[in-house]
Amino acid sequence: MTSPTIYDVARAAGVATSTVSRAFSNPQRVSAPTRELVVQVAAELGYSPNPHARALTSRRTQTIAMVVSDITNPHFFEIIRGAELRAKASAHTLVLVNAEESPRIEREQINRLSRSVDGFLLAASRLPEDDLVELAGSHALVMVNRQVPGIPGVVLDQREGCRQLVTHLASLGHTSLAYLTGPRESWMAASRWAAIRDAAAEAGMTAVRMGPFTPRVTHGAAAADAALTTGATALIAHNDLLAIGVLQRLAARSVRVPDDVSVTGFDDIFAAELCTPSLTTLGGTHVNLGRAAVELLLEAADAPRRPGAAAQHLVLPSQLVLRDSTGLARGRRGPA
Amino acid sequence: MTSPTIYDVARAAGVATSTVSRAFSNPQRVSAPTRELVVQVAAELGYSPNPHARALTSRRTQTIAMVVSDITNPHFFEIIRGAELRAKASAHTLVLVNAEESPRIEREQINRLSRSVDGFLLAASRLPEDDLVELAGSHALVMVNRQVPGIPGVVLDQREGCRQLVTHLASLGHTSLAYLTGPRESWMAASRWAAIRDAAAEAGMTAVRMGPFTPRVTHGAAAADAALTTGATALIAHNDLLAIGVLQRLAARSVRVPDDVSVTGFDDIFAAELCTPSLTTLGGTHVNLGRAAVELLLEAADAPRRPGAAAQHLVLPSQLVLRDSTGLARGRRGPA
DNA sequence: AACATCATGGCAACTGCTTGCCGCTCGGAT
DNA sequence: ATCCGAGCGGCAAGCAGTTGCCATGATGTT
Repeated sequence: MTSPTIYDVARAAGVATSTVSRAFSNPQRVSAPTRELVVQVAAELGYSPNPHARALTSRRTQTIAMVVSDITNPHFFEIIRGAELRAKASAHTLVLVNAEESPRIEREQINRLSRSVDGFLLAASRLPEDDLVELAGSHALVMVNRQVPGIPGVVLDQREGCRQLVTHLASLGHTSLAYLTGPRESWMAASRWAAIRDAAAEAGMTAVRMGPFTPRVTHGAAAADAALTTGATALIAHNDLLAIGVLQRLAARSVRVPDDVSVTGFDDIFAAELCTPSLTTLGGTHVNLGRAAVELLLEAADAPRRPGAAAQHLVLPSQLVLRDSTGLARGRRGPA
Repeated sequence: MTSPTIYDVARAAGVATSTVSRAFSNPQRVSAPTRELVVQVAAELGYSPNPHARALTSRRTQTIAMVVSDITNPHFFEIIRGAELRAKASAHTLVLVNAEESPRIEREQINRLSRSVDGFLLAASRLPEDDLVELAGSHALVMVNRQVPGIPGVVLDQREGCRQLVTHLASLGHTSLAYLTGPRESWMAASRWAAIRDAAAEAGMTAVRMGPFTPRVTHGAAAADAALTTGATALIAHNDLLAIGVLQRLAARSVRVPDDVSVTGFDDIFAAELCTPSLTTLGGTHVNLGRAAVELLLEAADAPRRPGAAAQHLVLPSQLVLRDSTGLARGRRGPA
């Protein structure tokens, strides 16, 4: 009934338990013939190592936790999917944690899991930078879509992406834009605004920031209303969900998109190409974000705290997806 | 540096390690004053139990695995979210596994995790029933959106939901429908077809089944083309993704929806209300599916194999969401 | 007063695997 | 012939808890 242990295998193979152990966890430490014998006997007995016993002494759990700030946001799912795929490829288990946009929950869950996992993937973490630095001291950490000095991370290129986005709007004749920003704690929101502002200045556009808004569809109404008061003809929403909510509100208020105002989002979620009008958005291959993040984490866990080596920061390309929600600025229609 | 153990706590509190252990894992086994002392000393020392050491002897891991057949499908997000929420509420950890529509991967991953988790949530499992029954013999199992005799599970009510859906179509004057079915291994697909067929017969409609189709947007084209050959005026796609693909193909072929044909889906994913035309679909609160599934699993893990008690099957209500993709059958327009 | 019962704390064996250290063997260098 | 080191297997002490069993004293019973 109860599953076999290394003792059973050792006895059956006529070797010591340490040999069995090594045959599995440190194969090159054992001669080929012995290893094969052990492996074969183990297979016959249906032995497989107990992960908890293994973790107890070795402190390696083959498990990584992914903490997302809000599991409700479909854009995370691509990241999660990429992470799961990559983790599975390395025989690692992926634990999923939803921080529900709460720094407190985020912190609690990290503490709770700190013994059970090899490291954390923090996606769009809402924790203050100090906390993160402190955590990084005792845990392997990889940030996703947030840059923290000294902590490895992967992000989608915002600077360049935002520049393209703003340039696109400028080329359509827009001269003023409004950025509908996300949560106060969101590093992404700050980073996007900085990039947008700079790009706007460069393109000779005026840029204002409104918000913060909770980046959900339902909060698009408030965002749209606020944006309209600015007179801006180009609205850049913090993400696609908010943008879709904005589109809905504009439609309800009979503001035509893109004839009266242009609207853009971020993330290129699945729904972005289905909504009406379809949404111009700054996307990128989020699957790769997840994948790369796991990769970084596995490296970090292997070579823990190599002191000299700076924390790796990967910047993956974003890409501007042009759809129907952006068009010539008002008054720029027809033959120039 | 290294975190304190029960030994440290025991020494500091002047009690035996067993007392410390019990104070945490079996509080009523220890008198209130002693327990409080231990808890307080533990707090001062920053002690928290090592989950692996705990799991090693007790065989309880406070972890549950959720295996989904295809993480790509947004409809699972909601289920996952519900499960995560409920698991967290009981201080359990949720492990996420993507079976990538492959029974082999599904089986492998279950085996791999069998020692590390208290039980499995199998969402839309593609495993043959025999395998499931066998697994249920050695693991706590809860099926999500699949019914297997003898194994507890939660499903959204298909029979009643499909009846409503078909009745809705009949009331619009449709007399023939086509069901664009999902994967061969999908229990859901079979179950839906059975319910649709019966309801159609009851309503005096003819019903044909086409497929199987992979339930993704990209496969909607083939599904639409196949459906059109049948002459049916009402198309019921296996899920919303497929339905959206069908809508796109129909638009490309200039078939008007709902004027020429009506289209419906299942799941009521976020995109269903955004696509054009918006999609009539059979939804339900998937969050609750996830939540209920975890609940059942926790129960099952608590009272393992109570022999007399039949496996619990929960049937949650589905709900028909009427949108713009269904309308009067061709020739039924205008005043009757 | 004698005895059964119960709540409580401690002892120690046990969970299944890892790993530092030791010692043997054997090939090659001296 | 001697020495050295590499390669390999074994010993045994952990890792951090859990839990069956026992001893003790307090409480209850008749």
